[in-house]
Amino acid sequence: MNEKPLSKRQQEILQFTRGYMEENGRPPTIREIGKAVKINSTSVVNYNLGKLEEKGYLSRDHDVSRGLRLTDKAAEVANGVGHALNKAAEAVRDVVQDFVRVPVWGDIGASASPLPTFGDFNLLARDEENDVIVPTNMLKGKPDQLYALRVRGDSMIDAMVNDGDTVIMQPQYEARNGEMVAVYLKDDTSATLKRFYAEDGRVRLQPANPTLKPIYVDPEEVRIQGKVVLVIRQPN
Amino acid sequence: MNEKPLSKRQQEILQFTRGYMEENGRPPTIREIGKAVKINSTSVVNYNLGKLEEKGYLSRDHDVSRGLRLTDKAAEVANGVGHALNKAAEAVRDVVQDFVRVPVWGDIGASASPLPTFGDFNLLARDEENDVIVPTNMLKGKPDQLYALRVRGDSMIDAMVNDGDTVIMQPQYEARNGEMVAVYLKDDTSATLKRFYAEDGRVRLQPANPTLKPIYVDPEEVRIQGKVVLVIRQPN
DNA sequence: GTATAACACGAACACTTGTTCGCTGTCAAG
DNA sequence: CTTGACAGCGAACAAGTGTTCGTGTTATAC
Repeated sequence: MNEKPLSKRQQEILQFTRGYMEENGRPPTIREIGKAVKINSTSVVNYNLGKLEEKGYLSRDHDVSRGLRLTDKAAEVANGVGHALNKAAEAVRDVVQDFVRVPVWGDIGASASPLPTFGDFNLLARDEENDVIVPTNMLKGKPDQLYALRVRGDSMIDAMVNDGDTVIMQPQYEARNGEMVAVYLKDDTSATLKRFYAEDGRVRLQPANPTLKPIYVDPEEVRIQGKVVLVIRQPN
Repeated sequence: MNEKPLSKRQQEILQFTRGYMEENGRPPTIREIGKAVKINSTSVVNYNLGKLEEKGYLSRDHDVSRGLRLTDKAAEVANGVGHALNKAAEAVRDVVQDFVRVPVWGDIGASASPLPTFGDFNLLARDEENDVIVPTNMLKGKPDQLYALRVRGDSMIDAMVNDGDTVIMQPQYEARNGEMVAVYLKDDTSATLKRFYAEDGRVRLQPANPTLKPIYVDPEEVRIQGKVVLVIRQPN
């Protein structure tokens, strides 16, 4: 389209505006522009800005202070990440809130390492690539305190947990009745997963498999290490 | 030099201000900041901006509109947070593309409805709010053919599946050796989950619990209905 | 010569925006 | 228990800023 060229005044306004924005980190006011290009009247500046808007060199947010924006056509001021990128990042940020990355601590099973405590947790060497990603709505507990364990061996079948399953845990040293927890018994060096019940001065540890009988132990013989938050099995 | 940390509000103000400037090409007003961080009074915003100025995170041109400037120190804070966020968001964005919504078909267990076939599947009345959201890397199979079942009762404990678990299935009418499948036996009206092995003209159905014995049936007595892709348990 | 558009002006006004004031509540230190 | 720092509030006010109005001058088209 054939369009009218900028007047000398209009060129001056654009150049001043660009420089002012680079130097001050904000657009100029109508009065500042007028002062710079020697227009005494705010309405003349307003008129010229209107013309520049018409011609596509800038856009205006009305009824706000310093509401000028230079368009691409006017050589967009580089100011960090572009608008579209910011929008994309914002959209993803919303989604991030709904998923949790859970670090894999190691294995659980007959010959596994000890489960972590609060102190250990901060030392967790994080290989994020191995994280288990889980929707938040599958989880109860504090997302920043969760860790995952891979099950090795058949030692946990009474807990209805198979070799190869993934167990997501939260560190916890006391249990409410009915909660499934990881416990060490007496001098055992491997943890077991059972439902915890405190009864008549003793602890009942109930296997997840309802056909198996519970075991009863003194409270001092039980060391609770964490609560089971989720179990995941990929059988094929 | 030992200095007081930023309050949560002050961090919010900085983060908001930086984002606003990137998006709008100008600093926010006192009132815009207040609205964003839920401070009702311009004097409280003014007070906090004064504190941020004292601590060196921003400077203010007084008696002009939008007179805020973020300093390098603020940029360091924002860049650190922004950078980490962007990296996390980018990493999760790669993964988020790989999430699957799996519709819940119904229940599985002793008195449950029949499992779906291919034909049934298209008739599935979809309440997306009940969908199970699962990372694709947890799944094998065709994401658009998956359905979820809630386990009711203890009839599946030989499959190491508890009452309350969620099982994600894919329709399938033949099985490879070792695959865990849902099968109907003879005239049974409820499905069972077992590992399938074709051996010497007969079928061995192996419980997931390795301590239990398999059953052997004629191939004609077995009707395979689907393959187990994932089992999810939320014990607490 | 006339009509119209572009460009310019001062002034007033409306609205936005920053600053100040007096007050209240919480919390930590002495 | 008292005091001071911190953080919050609503309201009023001062100043900044954008918009509108009525008017004038110059350039261009017919």
